[in-house]
Amino acid sequence: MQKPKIHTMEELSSAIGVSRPTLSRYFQDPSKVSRTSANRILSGLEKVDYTPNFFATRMNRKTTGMIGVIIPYLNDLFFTRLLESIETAAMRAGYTVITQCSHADPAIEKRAAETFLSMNVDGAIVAPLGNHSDLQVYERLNDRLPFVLMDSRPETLADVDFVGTDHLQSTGAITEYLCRVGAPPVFLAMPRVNFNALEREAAYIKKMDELGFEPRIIGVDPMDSQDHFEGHGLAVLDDMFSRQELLDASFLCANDRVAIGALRAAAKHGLEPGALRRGGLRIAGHDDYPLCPFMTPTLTTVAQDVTAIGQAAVDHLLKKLRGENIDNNQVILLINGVLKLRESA
Amino acid sequence: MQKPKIHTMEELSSAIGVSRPTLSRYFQDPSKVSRTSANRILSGLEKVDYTPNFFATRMNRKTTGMIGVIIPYLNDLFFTRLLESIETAAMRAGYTVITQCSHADPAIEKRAAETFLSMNVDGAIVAPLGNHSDLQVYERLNDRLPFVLMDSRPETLADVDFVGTDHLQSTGAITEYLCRVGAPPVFLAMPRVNFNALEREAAYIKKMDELGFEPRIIGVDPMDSQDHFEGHGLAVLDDMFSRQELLDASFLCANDRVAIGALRAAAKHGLEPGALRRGGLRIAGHDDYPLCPFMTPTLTTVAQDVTAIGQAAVDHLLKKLRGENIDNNQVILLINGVLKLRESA
DNA sequence: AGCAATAATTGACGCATGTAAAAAAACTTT
DNA sequence: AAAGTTTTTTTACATGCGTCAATTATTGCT
Repeated sequence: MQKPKIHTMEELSSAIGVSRPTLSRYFQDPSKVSRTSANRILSGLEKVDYTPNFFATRMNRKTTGMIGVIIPYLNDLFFTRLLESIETAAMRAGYTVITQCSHADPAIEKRAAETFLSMNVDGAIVAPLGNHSDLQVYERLNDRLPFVLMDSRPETLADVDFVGTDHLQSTGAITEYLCRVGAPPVFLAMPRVNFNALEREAAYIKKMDELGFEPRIIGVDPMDSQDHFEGHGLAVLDDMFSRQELLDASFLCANDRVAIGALRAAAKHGLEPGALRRGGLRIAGHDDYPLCPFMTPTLTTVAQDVTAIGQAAVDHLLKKLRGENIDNNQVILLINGVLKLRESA
Repeated sequence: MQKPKIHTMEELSSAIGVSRPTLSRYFQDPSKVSRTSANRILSGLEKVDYTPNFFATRMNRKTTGMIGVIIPYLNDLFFTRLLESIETAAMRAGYTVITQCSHADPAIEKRAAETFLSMNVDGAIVAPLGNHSDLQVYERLNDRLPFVLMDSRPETLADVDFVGTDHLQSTGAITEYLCRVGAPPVFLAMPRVNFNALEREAAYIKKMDELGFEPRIIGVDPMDSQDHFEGHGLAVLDDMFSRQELLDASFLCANDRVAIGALRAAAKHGLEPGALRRGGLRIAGHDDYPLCPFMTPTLTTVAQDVTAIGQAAVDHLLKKLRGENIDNNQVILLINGVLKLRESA
């Protein structure tokens, strides 16, 4: 507090009697300076208040040590967990993460990408907005930077690396489980906000075909475009149950947030979904949203391995920015989901 | 894509035939340049690929147009909503928000604060970590920058401005409601991770005293220190119900996430909390977590006005950094909570 | 003590922009 | 068309630090 504020390395240099280039090297990596100088600098820093200017350092370094991350929503625990695992992995590797949230707006997403470019971030990881995103933004980033797409994948981008869940496996696994233990499930879709929505639908249909069941999908048209997920699930099933339809069906919801809305619809109509009530109403989700174990009934789902996805995204990005990708083929890392059997199905 | 990449303003200047200082002024504010030059620059930019270097611009401007925000958790929808409202308010005012999450680690919080200082952000808004934070970090920020503390308030900081919910009012209101409509509530505390935990406890006790009821607080010692909230609520009440205690009590939970755990404990023991069952078990929360309307039963709570808090924090910060705070007295903005009566109490 | 090896300092230049003052050019106005 | 006003260009310097080459100081070793 009372320590005198020092603004430049120059001042610091004359204040503690160590040359500026030495200071510069010290702040980049203390081990690049001799033991004695390091100690002299350390004890000097205790007497004054100085931090190297963030912009000046970053501007001149060839590498900024920053990686940019864009996610579409902040109000979704799936993305925040993903973000957390990325931050942890990046921090461990000595990188700083700059996060931008596109708030589901392609214009903001585009601007965020431009910001990353103008900041010379060392690499970028993006969870795409979905149908509305401008794919050129990803192509542009991919051209200019080590770049990894995450979570949801636009099929048409042939050169962009991707890390995410293997939805064919995950959705397949839960579909298979539901078919095995009870009535074949109806798929309660989510609004098609991203590419996963369609991928999960497709995976469901494929597995149903495989098992010889008739697929059926409801809730494709959002009833309430305001509320993407919980509200959507609630509205669709509330409507259904009010018409006394599908009262004892099995539902596979496109994600857990939709499933939470579905659970609410069931409760509203006095229905008690559950695995134990053979033949009765069942509701399952996808993702393993953190609140699943606390719902009533607890929600059966397939977990996406968020930690693994985040870690893999960072690992792969670092490999790229170190130039370790041997060939230039597109890399697609798909990570398996894990069934979480609970009460609801 | 195919447009030639231009790296410096100098190059751009000779490429489109406009002097560099004019370009500089254009990029800071297009209106500071004549109509004709603006058009010439615009059409020039369509032919090439150029963005001003983020660091170089920021380094030289007296004002960076950035405000720093630190929040303790990302995996909490309360904070993400707060963050969203701050970002919206800041964006509207033309500021860029840099977010850092301290991951409940005082060392990370401190480093984030230092980063903001070294970036010359125009101001900072921080939601404190809680008991473990280093208060000197806030004092330091407050000394060096326009600074506002948000959400939870360390009492000992006499000079730091604050924006948050009036817990005396909000907790008082729900306590009063619970007393009025049924049995006086027991307070199910949350782990004392931040100052709000204690403030709500105190507000509960005060209101109970006022109404002539005996306050009772449970769950102060975290049973499971891993899981702060839902798991805590579940563990405490599960334990309680297993011993056949408090089976028909009213519970006021320190926040909604604890309440969600409490709901789960009730369901696990076959109990159905509800406002309609007079004299029976009731559970209420605090915050209006977005999932409250989707719980079973839907969760009665007091809403914190997140939008108002975020907006007020930004407004006040902008006022400070424009030098509009007339006197230097500490400003404390307290915003009222609003009762959300639902099924659970 | 003397020599080689290692580390630190000095001085100079570069980075991509902001900014200010003076000169030149482009418009307005009468 | 001349005078006056606004805008742009020119020129030069500033920002805070990275980086390099050459020089000097320090260290370890025999």
